[in-house]
Amino acid sequence: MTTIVLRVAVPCPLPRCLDYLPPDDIDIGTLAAGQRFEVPLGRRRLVGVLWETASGSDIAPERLRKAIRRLDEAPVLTPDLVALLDWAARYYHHPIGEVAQAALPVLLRQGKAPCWQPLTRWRAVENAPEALAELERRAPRQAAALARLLAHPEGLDEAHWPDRPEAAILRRLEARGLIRRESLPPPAVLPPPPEAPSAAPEPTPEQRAALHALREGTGFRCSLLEGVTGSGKTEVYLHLLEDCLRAGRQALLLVPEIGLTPQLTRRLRERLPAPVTVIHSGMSDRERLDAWALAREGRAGVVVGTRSAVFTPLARPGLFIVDEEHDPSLAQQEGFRYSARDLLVWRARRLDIPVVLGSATPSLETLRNALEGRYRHVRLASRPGRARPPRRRLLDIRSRPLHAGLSEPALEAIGQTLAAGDQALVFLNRRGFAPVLLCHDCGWLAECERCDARYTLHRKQQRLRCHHCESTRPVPRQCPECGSQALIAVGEGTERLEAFLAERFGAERVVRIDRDTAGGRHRLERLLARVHAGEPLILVGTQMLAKGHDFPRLTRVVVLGADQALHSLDFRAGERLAQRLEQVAGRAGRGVRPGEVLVQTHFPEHPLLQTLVHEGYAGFARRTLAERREAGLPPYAHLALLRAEAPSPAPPEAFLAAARQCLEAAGGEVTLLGPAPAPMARRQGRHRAQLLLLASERPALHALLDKALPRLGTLPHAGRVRWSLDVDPVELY
DNA sequence: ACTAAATTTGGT
DNA sequence: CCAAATTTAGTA
Repeated sequence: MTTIVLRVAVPCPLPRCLDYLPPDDIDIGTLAAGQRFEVPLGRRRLVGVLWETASGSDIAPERLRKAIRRLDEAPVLTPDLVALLDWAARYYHHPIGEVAQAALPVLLRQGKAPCWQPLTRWRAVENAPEALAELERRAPRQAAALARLLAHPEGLDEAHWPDRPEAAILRRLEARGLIRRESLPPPAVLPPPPEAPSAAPEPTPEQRAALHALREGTGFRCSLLEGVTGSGKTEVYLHLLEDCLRAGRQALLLVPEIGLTPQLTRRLRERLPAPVTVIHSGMSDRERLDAWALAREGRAGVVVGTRSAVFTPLARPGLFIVDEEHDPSLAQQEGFRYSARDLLVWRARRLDIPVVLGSATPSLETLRNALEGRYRHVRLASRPGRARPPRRRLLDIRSRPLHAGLSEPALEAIGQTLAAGDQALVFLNRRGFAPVLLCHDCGWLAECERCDARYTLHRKQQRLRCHHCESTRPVPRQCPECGSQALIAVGEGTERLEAFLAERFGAERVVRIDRDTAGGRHRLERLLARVHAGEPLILVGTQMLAKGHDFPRLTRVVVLGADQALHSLDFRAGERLAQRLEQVAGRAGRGVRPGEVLVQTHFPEHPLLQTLVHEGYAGFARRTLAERREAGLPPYAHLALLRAEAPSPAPPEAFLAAARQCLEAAGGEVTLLGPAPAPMARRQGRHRAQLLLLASERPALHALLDKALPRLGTLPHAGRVRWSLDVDPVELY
């Protein structure tokens, strides 16, 4: 007679599941993959996930240990997720237990119950109005909250008071006996009634054609929605989401990290006839678990989230969308490295439901799939209404005088824009005042001790900051080498731009938006509100400004610092630059007034810039694809990157040299490049090296990795380095 | 990842 | 020569 054994994915860097005997009291018939079990490992107890059951084990019976207890009846990983993660662990060559772990909310990893907490609604008690006047003198903030509640006699959900300080105020009012809380029933599982009116506006003819193409057929299909900025991709998503909800199904919408603007969420909530649940990095573990549980039970109609939301279980999945599918933040860059976009497409195929990848600047991988017919290719080429695409011009700044990096023609254009009552945007992807501080007398440079990088001067904070690690220093008064006081700040950052423009056009006309001024959700919202008010302004900012925002009064964009990417070693630098330029350009001319984009450059003849100006991103992307095919680079080749780092420079190189030998011995049609120092060889005090694997056929790459990876851990220097593998790396450094 | 066992290092 | 520090092996 055979015994049932549990194959459990335990959260450890082990290549496979471990076998356990079921707990005594368990009904074998109720075992299901995706349930959590508490299991012993060595002298520890861990929370693992049941991957499968088997009759018998390769492990000697006396060595099998018994699982301690089962934590779930209903699996926390639905069958499609178990299948997805099983595939992902093999594809990304990452330990299955860590992969399973990455797919679970933190509280579930800790063994907490997979349940949501009821929402709280606050309501003022009857005699509250009398207490208001008194409260206004003693506790004005409590009074304001109470006044707001009095204006809503039906009560307000706690969700309308999202930030913590206000939660504390509500608790204090409750303690005074002035307000009461009620628990709300959870959102209904039901589809919206068919007779509920749709709030959707009539689509433009082009949007209608796109919708027709996207809706056609049943079951799995992957579509690229290539829509120029401002063409109304979100509008198309909204129609598809409404279809899905009215069919009684749920949808998942993945967005890039910074794309999670309150604007998008508001628009979804206003338009859609079902609850919209958001998952983002600002939420507490409890809030994330609540969102997760509502999705699993089918109570969330639409789930909007960043890359880790790809693992959200859905009771009745009907549609997947990835917005800004080209965005690098959809790729997890540490630990279990994965592409949320690629995983979502796999999951859609498995569930046999449609998936839409949307972008104005599609990644070359996705574009190739669309052009070769593996994906549907749906285009939105124009902006609705009277909005026209912005004009693009290169501004040759060779031998022109520059002021804080800005040429006279650019400054004139900005001045004209303000005079016309419009807004201008100056884009520079470098925050701080100046990227270099040096001694005019001896040439000393302020350099980070832990990285191969210069400190950036932040003048307002009076600090030197390294943008590659957390280190900061006070600004030296004099040169530490020669004592000279002639320290000069060289180059421009957004802070210097802001200072210069404020001097030239008036401080009240300049708004800077970057991580230093908009750190935290609320500061960003406040700044954006000023822009939306529509007064004539100059916006100065980093790529934070490039994504998703809609500024109707913005008619002119000046791009600085584009030349840097033109001579980069990374073969994807051009693609990145083109995407950034196009996205920034897309902020201009979204209202009725036409927009213009000026790109300052010392290389006006450069083919990338020429193509971009004359043929747009679409032309650039198609040309670049041809070049990549010629050069045998992705998407026509497949990459994996083996990285190693250690406190001293020798071990990573030695480990990778040994790894190279090991890979060569395993044979196969794979080109090995390296080991070589990483582009930034020292970062946060650690020396880094890398070995690139390049194959024209994916199976050859994976066969090699399958064969050689298990041996890498036993290599002589493996213990002296931290090493990791990145399949389909996005960043080559 | 964590832990315990095995091996090297280092001080007296 | 023994204790501490560091490396290695195993987890079911």
